[in-house]
Amino acid sequence: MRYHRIPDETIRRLPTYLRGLLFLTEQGQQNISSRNLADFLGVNSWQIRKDFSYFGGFGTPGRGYKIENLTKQINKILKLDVVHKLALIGVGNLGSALLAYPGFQIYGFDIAAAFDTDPKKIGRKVKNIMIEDASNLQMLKKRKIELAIIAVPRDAAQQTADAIVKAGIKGILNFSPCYITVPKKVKVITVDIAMELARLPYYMPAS
Amino acid sequence: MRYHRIPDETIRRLPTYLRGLLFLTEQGQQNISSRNLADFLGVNSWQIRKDFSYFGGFGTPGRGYKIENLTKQINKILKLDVVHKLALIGVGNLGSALLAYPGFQIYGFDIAAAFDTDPKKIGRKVKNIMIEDASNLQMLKKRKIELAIIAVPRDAAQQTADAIVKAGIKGILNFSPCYITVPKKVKVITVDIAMELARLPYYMPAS
DNA sequence: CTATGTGAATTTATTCACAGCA
DNA sequence: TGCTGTGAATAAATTCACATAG
Repeated sequence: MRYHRIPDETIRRLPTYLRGLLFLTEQGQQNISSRNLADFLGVNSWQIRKDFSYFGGFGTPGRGYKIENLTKQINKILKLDVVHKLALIGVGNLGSALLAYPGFQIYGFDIAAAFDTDPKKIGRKVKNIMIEDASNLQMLKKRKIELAIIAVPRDAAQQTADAIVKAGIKGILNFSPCYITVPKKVKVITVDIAMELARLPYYMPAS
Repeated sequence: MRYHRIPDETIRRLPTYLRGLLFLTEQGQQNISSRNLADFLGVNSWQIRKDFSYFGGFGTPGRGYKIENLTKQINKILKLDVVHKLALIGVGNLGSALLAYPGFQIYGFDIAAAFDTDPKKIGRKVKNIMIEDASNLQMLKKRKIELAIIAVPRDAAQQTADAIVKAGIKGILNFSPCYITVPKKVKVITVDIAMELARLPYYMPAS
């Protein structure tokens, strides 16, 4: 293995592989070939092998991969081998759904705090989380929370981002349908639900 | 302009441009240069011009783009120039949030039906939509609904997909965290919320 | 005989640089 | 002069093909 910059696309795919491996572990499976994993995930086997090769390769020729080991390696690469505390900002419809979302746990995420500006919501408990006043976002620093989910209305997104960045947040999953400006060292991933939908009709056959 | 296959990445970006243009229209703006639009969206100006050039270009040298015209052109390319009826399958936490989500409207989407398997939910109305029995999915064909959102638990995703494809669905936005198999002519876009989050720690500086 | 890992070839996408129009 | 549109250059990602290890 020679030095390679890791392609962004490889990093984007690693969680997919992880998702599949966790499922296979659930099923009690212990080993898998790149071919079988690929078929299961709907990707190509050479893509999987190439992706792993950037890290030196995790398998055994002729045998395939040990699922437990592979899982551990990918978790380590993605820094998912520790629990990450999350703050959720905005407990509206989407925010509430995210609070209840069971899928974060398998990657080691723990929603440790929730914030809103609505006085009617502040103080209420949702899924064991007390909703706090969004004007107290600065306390995230004290509580060592470095990841946040923004689920506020579009027009509040930028000011929310500014506040949490000031509070030491290093990574943001942004569900607001807008571009937000942050310092270079802060990573933002935006998921715009309607936008994903918006490119679906393009691929539909004319009817 | 010579013939070019349209890059998938260009199609992926068009909704972003559209989102920005709709916002600018809201603000009362009528014209914009690729430079200004790019800054606003957090992309490069040459990327925007290149993307538009695949369709022949929509601007005027020295002047920029007329927002109204540009919006219309992109809507047409993405086939968003007609209202698309949507079916939502699965009215759990996430599904309910999607029913209430205001963002679909600007792209011309209309959630026209909602389905669930839970007898306690069937018959209830949420946001003016009557929740129907998921065993009646075949009626989507009669109602000319061709797009669906899957928001069911993972283990029900594939059978849901099978049912709606049989009912004539041509495009699926899948929120279930798994790969689903469909005929080639059906387009699936999967949004796995936890997976997006899962690649965030990778980009965080070691602390 | 099976399945990995990886250079090399190919394809795809981004970026540049500038001719040419308003 | 300002800004578009686009070939050409560069960069990045995917796919291939096969040597090699178990």
